[in-house]
Amino acid sequence: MANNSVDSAHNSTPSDEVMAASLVGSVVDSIVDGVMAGRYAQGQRLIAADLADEYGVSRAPVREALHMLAGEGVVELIANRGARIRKLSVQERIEFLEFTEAICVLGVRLATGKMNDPASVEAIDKAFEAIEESWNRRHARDFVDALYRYHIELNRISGNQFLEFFYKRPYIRFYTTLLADLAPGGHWDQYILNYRLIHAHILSGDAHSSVITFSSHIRWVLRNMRALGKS
Amino acid sequence: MANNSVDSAHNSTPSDEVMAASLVGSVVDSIVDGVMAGRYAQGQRLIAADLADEYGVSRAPVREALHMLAGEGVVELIANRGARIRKLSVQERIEFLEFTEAICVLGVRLATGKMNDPASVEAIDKAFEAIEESWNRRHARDFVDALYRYHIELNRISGNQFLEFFYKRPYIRFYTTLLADLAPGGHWDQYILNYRLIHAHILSGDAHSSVITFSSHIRWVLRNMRALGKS
DNA sequence: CCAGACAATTTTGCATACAAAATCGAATCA
DNA sequence: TGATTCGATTTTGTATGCAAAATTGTCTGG
Repeated sequence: MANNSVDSAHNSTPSDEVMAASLVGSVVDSIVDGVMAGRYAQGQRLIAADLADEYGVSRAPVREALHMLAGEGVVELIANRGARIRKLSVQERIEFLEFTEAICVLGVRLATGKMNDPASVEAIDKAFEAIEESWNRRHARDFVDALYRYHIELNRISGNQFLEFFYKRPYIRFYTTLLADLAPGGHWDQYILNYRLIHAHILSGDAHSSVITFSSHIRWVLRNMRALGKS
Repeated sequence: MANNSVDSAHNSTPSDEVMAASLVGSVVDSIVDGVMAGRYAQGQRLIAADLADEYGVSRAPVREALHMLAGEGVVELIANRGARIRKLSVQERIEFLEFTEAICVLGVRLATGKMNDPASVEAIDKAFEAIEESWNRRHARDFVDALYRYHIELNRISGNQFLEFFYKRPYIRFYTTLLADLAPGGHWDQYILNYRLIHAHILSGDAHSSVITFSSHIRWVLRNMRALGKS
């Protein structure tokens, strides 16, 4: 019975592989989009039948999508009580940032070492421009999103598949989105200054100073968040 | 419609919440156990109907379980072609270890800072004894499992929910198990010496030296794995 | 007016049914 | 022999049905 042939390298999230064709995939996408766009609130209950009607499918693929998202950590499944959008307290968001710092540092370090490749420089410059652009508009969610994409790019450049794999996952996107409520806060100017510095260090190709700069930025953000959390 | 009450702190993986009662939960558990125990090979195809028969349930909960595990990264779902146990090449396992180092370093750092609490010392000492015990038996899988549990314990002590949450996820457990094939290799003696050193540094309460010791251990493991991968 | 019990309704969890797609295997042809 | 086609079989993906659990709303007694 066991069939062991496995084709080749997949650089996609596990979910991506099911996305293309199936209804499950489209429901997963829709729900994730809905969460990102703020259409579903944290802690909101998701009723399978409602979603099924909304997307014009039966409950079976909806339930499968919800289980997939539960595996991802975007929704929370409670026995006999269905699915809810996962809810993160301020404290949890702080811990999440502390946690993602650890991962991003690796991306910063590895990507900095690849700045001798002009294509990488161009890609990361482009991602940085998006940061500047959203900063000009002072749009918190877009700003955090641009920062997120900047790190996606770093992780891609790093060449470590897991960095990419992990950072693209829906629950990371979801949790990251939640940071928009806290992160830039009233510190727009310092925020962009920090990132200009980080970006310059990355371009310089000096991995050590990149990591230092990035880490101290995150620690500054964490201090701000903790202060906000207390008030 | 939106009902926002969410109870309290869950320190469990998302899957745990569905585990207790439901069939989906028991199927998820069985599959994960099967993978850990080596009953399912990497890349092996999982046929929903077979699993359903095996566990005496219908295909519906089996499919939901497979989607959940796909979300967690343990299985791979391909449209119209079902589920397979995810397969990692040696290169991918190397990148995975490089990636998890980043996470574990945070755990090591934070937990070291909590060694003034006798309960933490006791807990981590106990976890370390399990490492020594499995080392005495020279049982690669148990050894890697004990190391895994040691870091679980560090992450718990660290107090960062995400460290704990993330590190306990099935796919980490899954990948960690895969390392058993490579990691200890012919280096049993050096391996335990390294961990004795790491453990001592952690107990000392000096976070900086703990991190350095741990990182250089991982780099040593990575060198070994790269050498093995080439031969 | 509020707390608690209870019945009606909603919602979940699981099983089953069936069409479409993929897989397997035998027969065919070069 | 080895590759290829084509039909039979397996397997997937989705819809539907139904019992059990949870939720909601109403009524009752204090």
